[in-house]
Amino acid sequence: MTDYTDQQKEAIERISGAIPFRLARLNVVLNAQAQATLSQASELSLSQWRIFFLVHHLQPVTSKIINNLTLIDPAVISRSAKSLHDAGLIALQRNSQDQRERVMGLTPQGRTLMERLGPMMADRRLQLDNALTEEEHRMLDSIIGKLEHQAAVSDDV
Amino acid sequence: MTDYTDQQKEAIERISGAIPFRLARLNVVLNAQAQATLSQASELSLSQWRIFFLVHHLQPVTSKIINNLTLIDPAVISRSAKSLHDAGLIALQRNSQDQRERVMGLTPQGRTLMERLGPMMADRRLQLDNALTEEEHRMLDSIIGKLEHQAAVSDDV
DNA sequence: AGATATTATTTGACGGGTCAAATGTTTTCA
DNA sequence: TGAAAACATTTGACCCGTCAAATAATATCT
Repeated sequence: MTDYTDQQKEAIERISGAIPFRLARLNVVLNAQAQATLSQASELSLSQWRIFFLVHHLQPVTSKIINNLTLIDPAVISRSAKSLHDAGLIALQRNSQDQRERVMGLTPQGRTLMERLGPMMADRRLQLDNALTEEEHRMLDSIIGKLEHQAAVSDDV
Repeated sequence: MTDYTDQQKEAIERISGAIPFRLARLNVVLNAQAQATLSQASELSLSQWRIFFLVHHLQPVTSKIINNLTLIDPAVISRSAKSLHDAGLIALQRNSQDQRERVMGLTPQGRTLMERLGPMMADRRLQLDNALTEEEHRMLDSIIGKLEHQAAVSDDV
């Protein structure tokens, strides 16, 4: 194990207390785990999976709705959708009411894949859920809400 | 505003409850805000800033220590260090005890920049801190710890 | 109606991240 | 000691995300 000077130990305390720092690291770990689970059973990248998952739950759905909900960059959504479409997993069609929109939904192939992948990924989320108590869940919800709000508000200045 | 079907509203409830989903979005918002603050006062990218910040607090410090602490990819650390070095902000030298290691520290120029940037970024973190109560802080700490542990443990399987 | 603004999406160019292999150094242990 | 393993870091190739501009459609306003 690496050992630290006393000064470094103090600094580590301070740094580890910083919210953006801790969240960034948590995200690295969560993404790595999701990727690992995912690659055991498919060829999908993490962001492809995210789009695929969202289309599954929200279909019929547009790029805009997904962007509103997740803040995933429209360019990423567009490219993931294209590759998922090329792989035969999702269907893309223009909305006849508003031809600017592309409406997405799962193909039969997509549904088959989701039947295989969905439970695996749901299981992983369940394990995370189970690591927290009911109270912690409620707290986390409100904490994330507050932080998001604070960050978004100060963005507008 | 986009409006949703009842089915979608239900799905949004379910999706929004998922921890990885919420954390990913929170991270997007926090990173965007950090970037915005940063670009007001410097040319540094967010990951350059992170390395710069860590070197400032932990100096003299090696790439390994930063990687252990943050899980930032060694390749990213190496490249950020190189560019910060090229910009005259950090010094790089080999550890005479162990020539594999590169020891990093701020240059006088780096310290000057930190004096300007540090307070701005600290202020931003303080605003986030202030959005939470003492209790929420303690909770968040333990929640992040548990989630990280859960994710890391199941990785080893 | 018709010009102008706004919206949803796509595309291109570029920078940055990721993963695996390479490099140079130190440890381990037969 | 000296061959093999482990280690810290760097490099290269590739992929993915980001930002700005382009495209195409609809809304707005006079």
